[in-house]
Amino acid sequence: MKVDKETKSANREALLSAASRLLRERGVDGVGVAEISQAAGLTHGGFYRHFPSKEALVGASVERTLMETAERASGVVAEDGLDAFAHTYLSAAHLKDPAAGCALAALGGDMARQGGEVRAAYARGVRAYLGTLAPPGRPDRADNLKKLAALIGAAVLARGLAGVDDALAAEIVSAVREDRQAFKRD
Amino acid sequence: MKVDKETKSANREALLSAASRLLRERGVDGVGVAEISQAAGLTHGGFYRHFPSKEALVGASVERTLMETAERASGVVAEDGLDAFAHTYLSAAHLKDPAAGCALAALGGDMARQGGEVRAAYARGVRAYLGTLAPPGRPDRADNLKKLAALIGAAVLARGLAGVDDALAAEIVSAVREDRQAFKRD
DNA sequence: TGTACATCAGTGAACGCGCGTTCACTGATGTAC
DNA sequence: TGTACATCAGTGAACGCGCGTTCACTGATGTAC
Repeated sequence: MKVDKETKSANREALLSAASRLLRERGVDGVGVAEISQAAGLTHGGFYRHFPSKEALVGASVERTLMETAERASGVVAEDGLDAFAHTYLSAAHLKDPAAGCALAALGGDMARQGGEVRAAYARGVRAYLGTLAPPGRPDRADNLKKLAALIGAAVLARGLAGVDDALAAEIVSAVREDRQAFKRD
Repeated sequence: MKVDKETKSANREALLSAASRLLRERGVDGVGVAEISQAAGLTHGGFYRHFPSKEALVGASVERTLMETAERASGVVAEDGLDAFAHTYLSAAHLKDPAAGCALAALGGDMARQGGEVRAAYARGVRAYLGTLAPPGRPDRADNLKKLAALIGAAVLARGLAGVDDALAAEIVSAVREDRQAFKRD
């Protein structure tokens, strides 16, 4: 049965929210339309009243997730600096819960294999993300880009090693995180 | 029909070699047993005379691929230093051809979602890889781990942005690659 | 404001398809004598 | 060295399953009068 406009809008948000978490947790190929719809309280049939395809949802979800996390990250950086952000980024809490964390680390590897629509949405998200954490034009732009690349690389490695070589994961994390030379300034 | 021992052994190598390329190109969920078998010159039925499951193949392939690339990388570093390695790692040739490149960048994101068997094999490969590029015990170990993390993060980002924001991809690459402070020493 | 009705969000069965895996079978291999 | 035969690598059909997507249908919504 038809639902009112607010309900429809809330359902769309629920789909995006469920997709955001599930995609980061399982990867693009690891989660299906039916499961995302169910997590949002719909059946898979209803899904197609909101998005023309899974690809469209993935694009919209990735872009929005990056925008949201960029905003959150930006707050941390503004308040406590990039050093504090690095610490949070490589915290056990973040590494253990990819579903709620940075989409660049969780989905970056998948993005190289997606179609144009998803890639374009991803690029917009990355620009927003890097735009707030390493603002273009600033003299420290390149330096910050390098730090962010190290954070992402370390998170990817640490998550892959979690549970099978925690000592090595910890060593990588502390090499990237606790380097005073790299993360002290600002 | 049965084949002789050398043929069997060659077929196993062909499976591992095909898997190595296809997995890096498409990801673990993006390629199937049938396609890998076909690329190796077998039908999917024959596959199971070599590996008990897809998971077993993925584990063996990832571990071997990391060992091989570690050896190659080690040669570059020994001859020209980590600075030269970084340059090669972030070259257009490497970024454009994940199927022949570093498995950490191509498959790192997938590894966090694999089962224990694959993760354990992955961890052995990573230890070998990092063992040659950032030998444990050396005073520059942490420094080198950080550089490698930055290389991997930059490669993941640049590949995701390729074709949709090449300018940003290039900026990230040059921020990580051409930083004389970070990569000049040795 | 009240009514008649076109719209359309959501349901759930069904579609074709590719997945990982199994299995009966074939016939060359390699061993036992 | 020659022969008889058990082994087993590889084939291709078949399995159950889940995927993304479509579709006929339902009935509440919201608009036209």
